[in-house]
Amino acid sequence: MWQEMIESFSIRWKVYVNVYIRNERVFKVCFSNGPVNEFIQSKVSKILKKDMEKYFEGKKVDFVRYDVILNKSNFVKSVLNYVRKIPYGNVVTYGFIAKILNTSPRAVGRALSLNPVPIVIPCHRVVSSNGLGGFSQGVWIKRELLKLELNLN
DNA sequence: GACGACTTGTTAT
DNA sequence: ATAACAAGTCGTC
Repeated sequence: MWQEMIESFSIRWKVYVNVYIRNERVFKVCFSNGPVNEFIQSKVSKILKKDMEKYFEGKKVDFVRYDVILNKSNFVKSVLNYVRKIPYGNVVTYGFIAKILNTSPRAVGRALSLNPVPIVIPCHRVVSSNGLGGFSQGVWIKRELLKLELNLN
């Protein structure tokens, strides 16, 4: 009973945004931010849309201010929360994160593949030591995102 | 350097 | 229980 109340409260509300690359719908981003309130909701989705547009124009956008609810295991949460802090334009390896969190690179990749909100949690900034690594929506998207952030053609 | 086998922590079934 | 992975390391050639 108590647990049920906590859960229904923590679901709050969600904002969905479709992300397009080359006129192709690539994935859906889901956000949440604060308690149920339609006024705030519409306002936040507008801000989010603006942020996304800015991001795809190649401008630096800080998504840390969005509060993402993660319905995941503690391990996945800790990986995702670490990845959130990687600044725009920076790149780290799976092994690097594994060392910090005292786990294995493979486990890090596994956790990253469960990322519900690409871009907002910038999992594309995590690469393998010898190459790009993977990306659940396709590695070419990861390449595009990094090109965008690193200002390569 | 390129390739392969072995290690690895976590999730999914 | 065990298979499946968005990886890394060390060995051989």
